[in-house]
Amino acid sequence: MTKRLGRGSDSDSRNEATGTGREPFRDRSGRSLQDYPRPSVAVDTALLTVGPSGGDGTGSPELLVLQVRRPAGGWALPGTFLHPGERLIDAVLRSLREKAGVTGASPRQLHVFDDPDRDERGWVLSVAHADAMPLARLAGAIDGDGARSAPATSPGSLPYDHAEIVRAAVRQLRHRYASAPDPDRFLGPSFTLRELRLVHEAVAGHTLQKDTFRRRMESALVPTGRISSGTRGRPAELFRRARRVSTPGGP
Amino acid sequence: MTKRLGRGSDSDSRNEATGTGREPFRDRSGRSLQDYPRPSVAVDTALLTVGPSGGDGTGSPELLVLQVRRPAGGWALPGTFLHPGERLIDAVLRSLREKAGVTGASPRQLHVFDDPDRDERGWVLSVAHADAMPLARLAGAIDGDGARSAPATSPGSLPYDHAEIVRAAVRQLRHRYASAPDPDRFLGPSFTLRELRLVHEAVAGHTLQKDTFRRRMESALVPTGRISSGTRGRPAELFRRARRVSTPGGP
DNA sequence: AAAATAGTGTCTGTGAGACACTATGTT
DNA sequence: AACATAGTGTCTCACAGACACTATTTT
Repeated sequence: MTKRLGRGSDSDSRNEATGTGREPFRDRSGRSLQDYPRPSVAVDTALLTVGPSGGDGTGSPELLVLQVRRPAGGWALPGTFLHPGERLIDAVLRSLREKAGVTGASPRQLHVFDDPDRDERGWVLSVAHADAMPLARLAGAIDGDGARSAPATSPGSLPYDHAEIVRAAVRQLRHRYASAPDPDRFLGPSFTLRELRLVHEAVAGHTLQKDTFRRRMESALVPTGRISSGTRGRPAELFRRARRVSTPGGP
Repeated sequence: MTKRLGRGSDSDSRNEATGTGREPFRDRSGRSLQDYPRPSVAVDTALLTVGPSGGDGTGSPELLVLQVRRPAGGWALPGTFLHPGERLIDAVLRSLREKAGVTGASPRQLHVFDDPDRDERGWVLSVAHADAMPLARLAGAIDGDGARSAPATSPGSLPYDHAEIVRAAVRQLRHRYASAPDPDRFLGPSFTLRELRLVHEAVAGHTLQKDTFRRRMESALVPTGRISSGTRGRPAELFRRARRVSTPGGP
């Protein structure tokens, strides 16, 4: 193996992406950065929520993913191209606002899809994002005909890597819900342990034992004095999320 | 809040980044994708390893990160610009090969850094990557003067977001080492439990109890019949990593 | 002999999982 | 009364953490 240290021997004399030179970048042929082909960069977002399963609204809550109608027909995750000078997160917020009327999201990056042939229109990288919010904040959009929610575990036919994005978003959501009570606030400020458990079952994709679940969550909950009413069976105490679970030295 | 469903009202009529139209993309002003400004895309990689601490080589192993010399002076993580039609992972492999003579890495994406002002040379996104490999595979590069290894928890002065990349890489490595014996093969095919523990201590950044560590790792190890020799104290049995820990239904 | 390392026995505490039981409301 | 739900008691199992002890080699 030939050792090649320091400056590379091809026309790319760059040493790190963050850039350090105050001087305008020129390679040995005198061309600047602007003379090389660059990819378009897009963002796509899997926005998850929980809502009643099926069309009847009777069953247990279910994990759903927001989809928007494509001009070409069919459905896809909301996305857009990154505009000049724009942050990725702002492009995501813009796509959610303009395509689905959704505001106030806090999307997180998932993965960059970079197959040069993944988009027929040209060289397009896509930075996948994920977020979750209560169904009520999507209801306005879904009532129209430009957006819908579909079961996240069987999202129907999605183009290209969108199904993979949804899977990664679900995986991340499950990881977050494994250690905290409803961190994405699908429920309001106070709730019974049954309501909390049904939400966590929707996220986990399977049922949870009520006694184990209660004992695991109780340390992260604060009892309000109040009692639920209007339901079948014995009324239950209402809880709210604890301010902060003390994790000294945590990230 | 104004509901805006379906097609957005600005010039960006794109509905998802993956692209579905067979027709060349044109917006309402008739411009194609090629007419919009696009960012340069770079990759930067934190390549971690474990090696003797300090210059003397006497102490316990320590977590190290590969750095390359910058033309402007100082040190940085290896990186390069993404070439047309190239995959991100291939750009990473190319930068490691040309800047540090390292081959055979399996980098994973960490995060996209997207501050429009992070690089004085222009609009540059950087996709941070991380990987780890045994020190022996870096030794050739580090022997030269174009590359060095530095303690990963105090990597010296690194430009821009490189320190953040190293922190994220260390976090990811610790998470992986918490559940498996030396998954990145810093050690050879067989090793004593002491050697394994010292490597895991280097990754974790603190000492581990030998009895607890042994009992936790034993289920993922297979005893070879052989016994270590040439060390102080009682010789120890040599183990190798188990083929696969059975995790039925796992990802 | 002293030091260094390998390997094991044992106790304690925590927490998940499972089963069963009591308590209190609605229909 | 029947049913649905809330909440708790209790047992078992697994495992981490900690301490102590024995075993075997080098120096």
